[in-house]
Amino acid sequence: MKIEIHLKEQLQLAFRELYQEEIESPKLDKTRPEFEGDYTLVVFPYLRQSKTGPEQTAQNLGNWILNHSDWVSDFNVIKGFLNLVIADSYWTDFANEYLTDASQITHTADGKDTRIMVEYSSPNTNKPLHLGHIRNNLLGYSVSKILEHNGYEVIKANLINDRGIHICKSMLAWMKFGAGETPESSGLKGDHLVGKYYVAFDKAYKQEIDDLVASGKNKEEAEKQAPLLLEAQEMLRKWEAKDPETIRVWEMMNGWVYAGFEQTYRRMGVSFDQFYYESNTYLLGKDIVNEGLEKGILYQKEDGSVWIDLTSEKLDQKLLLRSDGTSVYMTQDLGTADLKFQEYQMPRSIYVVGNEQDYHFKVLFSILNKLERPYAEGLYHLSYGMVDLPSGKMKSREGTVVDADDLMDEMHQTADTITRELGKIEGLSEEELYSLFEKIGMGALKYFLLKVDPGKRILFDPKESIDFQGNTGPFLQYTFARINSLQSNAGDWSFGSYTGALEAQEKDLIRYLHDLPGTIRAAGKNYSPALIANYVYDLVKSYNRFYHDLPVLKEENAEKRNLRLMLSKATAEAISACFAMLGIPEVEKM
RNA sequence: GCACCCAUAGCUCAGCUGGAUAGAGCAACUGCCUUCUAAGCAGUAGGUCACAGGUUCGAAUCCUGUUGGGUGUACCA
Repeated sequence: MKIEIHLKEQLQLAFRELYQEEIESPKLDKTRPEFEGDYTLVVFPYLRQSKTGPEQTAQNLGNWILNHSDWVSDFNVIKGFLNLVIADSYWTDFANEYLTDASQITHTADGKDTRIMVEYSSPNTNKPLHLGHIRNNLLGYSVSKILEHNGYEVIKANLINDRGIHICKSMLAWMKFGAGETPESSGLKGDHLVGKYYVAFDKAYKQEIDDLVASGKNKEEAEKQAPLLLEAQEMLRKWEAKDPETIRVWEMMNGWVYAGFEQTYRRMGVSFDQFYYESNTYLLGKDIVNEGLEKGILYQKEDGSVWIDLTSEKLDQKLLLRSDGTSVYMTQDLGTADLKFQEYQMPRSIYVVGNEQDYHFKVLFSILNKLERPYAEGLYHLSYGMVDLPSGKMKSREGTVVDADDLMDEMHQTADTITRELGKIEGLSEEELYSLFEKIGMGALKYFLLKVDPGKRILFDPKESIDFQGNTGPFLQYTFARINSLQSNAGDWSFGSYTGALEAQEKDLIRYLHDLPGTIRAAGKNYSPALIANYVYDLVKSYNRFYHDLPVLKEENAEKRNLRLMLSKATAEAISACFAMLGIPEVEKM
């Protein structure tokens, strides 16, 4: 916080007085733990200004700053590194002022008055959610919460892909083979029931292709001529013509899926402020294409199809309207972008979509830029890596997916087993136990997925269960529960202020808490829950050392006892804020 | 073919705009529960940061090339 600004100003002043040189605000590093000090200046870049050797320069700067700043209590020089020691009084002042009410450090005002939309999840309604969707949902939700902690007004949006050929495939299979099966009659969750028919379609379709190939057709022809596919395409046409029976089945089956998704979302702990449905938006965007033609940004081929040429940006030529005048995915996305802006006038808009669509979003944003949309500058594709299995990519049609609901069940079950093994369940009712296992299981899963940098792919091995020890969600939850227990055993206490010396563990903990606002800011700027996850892990490690090495309740010096209780409380509040940003449930006792 | 992304310990990951001897967790091995929750703490061992050049006082980090892996490039969504 302000110490860094202060030190940078001091260093600039020092250069002015010592060397009559103006320098840019210097870069300060945290001093590595094996050296004494809090902040380090590397002096090599400044030798030209100082015109003396590195050690001498560091000595001079150190001496100057020691004489001019009350917050610097000592310094040492090792080679070209100037290590500055910050006085305990700075850290105790910080604790007295900010940690007594830690809500002061759990938010920033970076996004004050700025509205931002985060679109995430955006599922297809023909099959249940899998592990890849879980990553998307957790990322989108977490980024939303991080932005809220940075002061943004966030609109969480979900664009549901509820129409198209894939939906018709499920519908067709259900009509042919379903015998009127419903979620009620089958006992299956609605999205799983529909997914079952999506798989059934694919199986029957493949059989037809095989039969056609056996009768002498080549494979490509067979894929295009299989009767089931033709029927599905016919059904799509009927849907677009609003055929009542088709619409009825479509509404019914989508209804099943929504009920299933709703359950899964609730269990994951994610939510939305606005839903968009492609059945409402798929016709949008055509007038934008016309606008583009008028402005000369797009061009029309002889067959009537409309394209954009982005070869000058190292992108290709891209189709925006088919020769028969119907729209493609890109067309709808143009329309939906306008629609969102009309409704919310948000200057910034985030799309949480996997990196397989990097190209699509480059093109989309480029077009909107050329069309001079006022919101174009604020568009951002939060691209994340796929979740892969050891065997490779998950493929729903081939049954190699890790189902979201199944995985959550397994997490719950593992939490159950481990908790019972540890034998910490006395005095809890079955309901309380259920809720406890759920929190721990979800904590483990969410931390596992969110601690990885969004851009990187995640390898998930279903044979190895997600850990509950070490760098894991339950470890964080456990520390929170410990502090909780400490607080409830503490009796009455109050903290006014503290001015004495600090133990190393106390100071270390305060330094981590001191870093929280900067971390929240960085996580918001980079749209990265991983930064919060890594931070809270380091914080918790520091707290556990503190807790292990120093007595809190048993401390006899009342001032010290109150300080440590206050620091514990502040740590719990910091953890709580990080959990809120990651969507990890708090556990009071475990 | 072209474009984009990735490569760090046996495994899973950190390493901010270049800075000191590259850090955690898991797995392996050692200690620590008659004191506030041992899902914890402390320690040992484990590295040619894919490879080769280059820029720099200094490179896991920046540039170029090579290798290996992934993704995209449809009148699909």
